[in-house]
Amino acid sequence: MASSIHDLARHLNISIGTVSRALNGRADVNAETRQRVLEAARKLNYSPNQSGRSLRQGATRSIAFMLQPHPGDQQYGEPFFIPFLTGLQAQLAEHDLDLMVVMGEPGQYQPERLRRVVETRRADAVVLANTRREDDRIDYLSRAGFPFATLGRSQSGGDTYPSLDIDFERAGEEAVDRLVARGHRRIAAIRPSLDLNFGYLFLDGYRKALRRHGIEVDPGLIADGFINETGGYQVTSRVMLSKDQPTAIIFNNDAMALGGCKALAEMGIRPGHDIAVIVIVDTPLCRYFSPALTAFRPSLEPMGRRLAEMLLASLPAFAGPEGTRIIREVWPLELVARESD
Amino acid sequence: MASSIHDLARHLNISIGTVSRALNGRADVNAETRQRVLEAARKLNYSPNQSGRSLRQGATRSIAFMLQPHPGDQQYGEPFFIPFLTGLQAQLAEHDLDLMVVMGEPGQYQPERLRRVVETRRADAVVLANTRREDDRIDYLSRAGFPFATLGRSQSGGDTYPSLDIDFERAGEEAVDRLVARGHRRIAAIRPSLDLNFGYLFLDGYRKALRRHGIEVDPGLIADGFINETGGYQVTSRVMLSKDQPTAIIFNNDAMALGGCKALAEMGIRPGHDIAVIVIVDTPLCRYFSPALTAFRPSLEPMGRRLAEMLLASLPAFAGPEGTRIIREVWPLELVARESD
DNA sequence: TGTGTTCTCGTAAACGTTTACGGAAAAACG
DNA sequence: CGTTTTTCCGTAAACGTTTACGAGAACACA
Repeated sequence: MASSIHDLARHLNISIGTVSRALNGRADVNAETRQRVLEAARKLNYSPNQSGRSLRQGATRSIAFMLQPHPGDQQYGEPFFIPFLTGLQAQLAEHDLDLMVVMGEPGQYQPERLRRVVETRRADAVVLANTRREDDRIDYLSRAGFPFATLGRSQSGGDTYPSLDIDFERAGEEAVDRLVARGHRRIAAIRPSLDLNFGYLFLDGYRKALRRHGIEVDPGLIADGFINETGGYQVTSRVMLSKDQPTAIIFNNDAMALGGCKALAEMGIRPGHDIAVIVIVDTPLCRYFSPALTAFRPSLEPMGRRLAEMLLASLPAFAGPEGTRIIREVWPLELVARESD
Repeated sequence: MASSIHDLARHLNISIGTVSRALNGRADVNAETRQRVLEAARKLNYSPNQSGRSLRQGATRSIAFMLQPHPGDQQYGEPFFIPFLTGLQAQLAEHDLDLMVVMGEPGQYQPERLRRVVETRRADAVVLANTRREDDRIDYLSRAGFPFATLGRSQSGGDTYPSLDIDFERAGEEAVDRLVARGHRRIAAIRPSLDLNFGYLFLDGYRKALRRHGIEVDPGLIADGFINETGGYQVTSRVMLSKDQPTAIIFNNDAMALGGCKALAEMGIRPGHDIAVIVIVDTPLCRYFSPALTAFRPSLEPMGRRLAEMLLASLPAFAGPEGTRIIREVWPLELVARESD
């Protein structure tokens, strides 16, 4: 059906070797011959069969992204990933690389799904997200010697892979600074109960800022919940029922913030009036919620592009003249001040 | 590095043909030999190289999903797709098929990105979403003779491909019925201005129900806007400024509903009190918004699974004993009554 | 003219599979 | 024991590429 390099060769009455060389821009082919080959390729609508190419070159020219819903996230997923993927894919496409998405079991972090990709060599590298503090997937890929990069840091695997993360620590600090400047002393921190690394980073910043302001860290104001709206609802209710209520809450997750505001509304507590609310990762929800939620916003699409670059820089086949480099970056978040604090 | 079928053969001192047959469960191989092969495969950690297999069999065992952000949707994407993808992938995985995601240019519906997949044969079939009434991608795939299925109907391509859609028409009807039953006569319909097919279906249902109730369709109450929060904000403002305000609004898109409610809030109009609001496609936003928005909810994850089945049933290589079938289904939405109407 | 260099191309092997074909050995059958 | 059938396995080709190697022709240079 589709034309192969053999068809071109037959059509032009030359050998397949020459056709291949002409197509790949090698030097040892006559200029006029190359022209004829390119024309014929256009005329016969030729494009190279990726399977054949992969087999010969030992590279698939595709990168796998592991998209793993959180547990309890069945109904709707994080809007976070679409723009990130857009950027990732755009950058990969510039290097003629495809993006393949492998979905993990919601909640589970075992590397089973990854194993398939690695062992059958369906991709040349992997991009991980939602990194945990101790991450089985990172351990597995490291041991297997399979190239990868992560969106988010982890304690697993050392500094052997590229990673791009958001500065949750700094955001935690800034949030506290902002609230303290507005007179708050009792500031709650609500984060997911999973081992997700950003929960720790956020808390580090939160604690650090409190101490800097000479405010004692009250364990009763730090709470973990399920990483979705229901979890936010539950944990917020609990925190607000404590004897010594907070006057401000920092949510470390947008979904939890939504659920939390629901709980507040039911208790007759209005964000922006009766309590201050800041969300660490902004989504459209925050903007269109009433009241609009003050939040820290990441640049997702540029982050996707950047992580693609960083991954490629670590791969021998794509690294530039300086050779392979392991790049790790932490990007700042931008505070978007709205009505809730 | 990774072991091949040749390694197994050498290790067992038999031919690669026998190894392959043993691995693939063919009948013409001695039971004991098969055992030895399987053991060796486990011991040497063998798994078949997908490129080699694809080349030989002319099939990649991967399905491409085209994920195409709407224009103006750069910052965050639709939460819609993650659970759908989860189901799609889960079902494909049961047939040992991979899912590949190809992102389109936001807004553009030309088939360029698809062409790559088709021409270099990187996938065995394609799944499309966000179908438009006239869809270049469907035309292209049809002409190319490349197998595909769609989430959403279209007028392009006839009935030659499997499709699964939500019953937007019925949802439009039900929304009107519900509002009329509550005494509303001036009901606005707000939908995206793009050529997206569901916008038409929704409007058909809306008009049909109005006529059934003997209510004249007022063109001033039907409005199109950009398919995001900003678009919803703008078009809702416009509609509410008309001389003869509606007492109810049906939003055909969750993002537009959010923006619309923002506009209402700024005008001091409270959904559930001063105006009734119904949203056609539910998201977590609707649930945690204040007031919680009455909405129609799809079963995204099951839909993903089902569309995978339907696609496979249309492919000769996977069709069951009854042979290939083109299945088209339209699934109902479930009304989730909340506080906004 | 002879020698060395450059340009251009064909040949063939290789990547890892699957599978059609045929043949040897074993089993079944008379 | 001879013939036929069955069981099992090896051989080799094929899928579509890329690329190392070598060879012929053209050219440069002395």
